Amino acid sequence: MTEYKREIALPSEPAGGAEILGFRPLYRQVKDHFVRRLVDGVWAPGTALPSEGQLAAELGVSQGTVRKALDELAAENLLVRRQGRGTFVAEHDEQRILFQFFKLVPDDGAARFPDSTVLATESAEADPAERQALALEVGETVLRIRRFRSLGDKPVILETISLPERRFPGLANGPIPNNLYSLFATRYGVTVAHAREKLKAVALSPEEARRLGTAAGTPALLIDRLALSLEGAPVERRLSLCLTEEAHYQSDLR
Amino acid sequence: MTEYKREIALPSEPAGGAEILGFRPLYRQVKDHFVRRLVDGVWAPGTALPSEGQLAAELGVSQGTVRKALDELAAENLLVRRQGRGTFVAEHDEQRILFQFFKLVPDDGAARFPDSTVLATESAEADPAERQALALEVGETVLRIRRFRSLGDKPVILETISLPERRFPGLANGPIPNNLYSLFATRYGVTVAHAREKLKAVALSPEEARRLGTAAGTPALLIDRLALSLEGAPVERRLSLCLTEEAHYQSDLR
DNA sequence: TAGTGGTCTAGACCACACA
DNA sequence: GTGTGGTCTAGACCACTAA
Repeated sequence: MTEYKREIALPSEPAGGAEILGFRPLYRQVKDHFVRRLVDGVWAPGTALPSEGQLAAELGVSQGTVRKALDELAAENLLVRRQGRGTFVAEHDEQRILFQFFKLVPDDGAARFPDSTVLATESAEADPAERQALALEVGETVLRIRRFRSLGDKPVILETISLPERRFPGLANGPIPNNLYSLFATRYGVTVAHAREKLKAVALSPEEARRLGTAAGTPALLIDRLALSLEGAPVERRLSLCLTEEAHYQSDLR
Repeated sequence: MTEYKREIALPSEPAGGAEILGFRPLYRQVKDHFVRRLVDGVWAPGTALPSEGQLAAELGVSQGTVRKALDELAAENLLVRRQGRGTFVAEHDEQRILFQFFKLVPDDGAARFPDSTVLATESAEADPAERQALALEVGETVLRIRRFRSLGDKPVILETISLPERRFPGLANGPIPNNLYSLFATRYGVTVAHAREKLKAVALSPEEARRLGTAAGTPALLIDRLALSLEGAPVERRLSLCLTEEAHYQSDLR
């Protein structure tokens, strides 16, 4: 193991790949290998990884190289490292979602996980916007979930979720849980790794206003979210209309 | 240098500090020391730092420890590292602002740095909201700048900037540049390191609508930004009203 | 060719959690 | 006490940049 520019022996590392892609450091290969294990469900959410030393021995690299790969995955919120305890696969529990994916917080008080009430679900052919967002072919179907969500008593969010039916067969058969991403992970092995949101200010239609218990024309925050899997594939599109009289969208620029 | 739990010899590192604050690793002390140099302007924006080896020798620590400190500062966008060239202090050029602080992008095309037209400036006693945001005492004054900004031809942002006059004396005497943060850095030695934004959807007042060339009641995105310095002190409060018919606020959740 | 940051290794020791 | 991640070191070599 004195050779520097090399590839570790793994099925996902075709020889010569480094030549095509340019220089690819060892810790990155190790990292990609670990991502593969996450994608394939070899390492399931909540479980503990082998120790750094074990992983290093297994792959034939130094502990420092394993460490760098694990550190990056932890920085991406895919793993959680706890000194003295071990390294764990991140779960989509409410705490993580609140921290990572839910940016609408009450003007006073702290962030809370909102309750959900499903209004309707339907299966339909994807419209052009859905096809574009979810990278679907013409004719493919989506499952649409329409629900409102409340912080405290008041409904503050009205959202329409579009899911590629091919990826989530039979999802509408059972009840729709409040925490969808957790369901994606446990039932379909799909991990939502990150998301892209586009925000606009819009006026509520009469129907939307009625659902949210307010007046038509009220300004609302429209959040167009595209959730991406570990592999970077689009998994969910979510249009959320949010009332912002007593809450705001928090964004930290670092 | 075999002792582990220790403090490097620096004026900013009072002996016993580690006891009060709990364990504080060496690389963190080194990092804080570097931040001090940035705050004090010893390392000015755009300049090159000494090499890792030089810094390590100077501080009496290993190169790896210096490296870890520099890596974290680079991750926070305070430094820029370039292989083969060196490590540089980040500047507030338009590219960085666009990337780090300006999240309103056209629905088509890519992000652009918007032009600005100053409508008015005034010096006044801080109102309660300004005092709260900027941590000012009763009676302290702020400089308010009101301007609109355009992407292409159309005015899309109407914003009111509040600055603590004590920190930026004489700012209103000269012309107000488009890129304020660059001015803060070069003329006042104040680096805006990050910012917190709170977004709401609101309806435009008749006056606001007139300024933006649209109808009263039009929904707009209200961005309430608080910019923080390297030390974490509030430096600027900015209220921006944004038209989002042809643009959106982009937020990436990782 | 010289100098810089980037990677990799091996080994020691520290802080922390848990049984 | 044992095992985990976290820190620190020293040294070698690689990749990149510019003179």
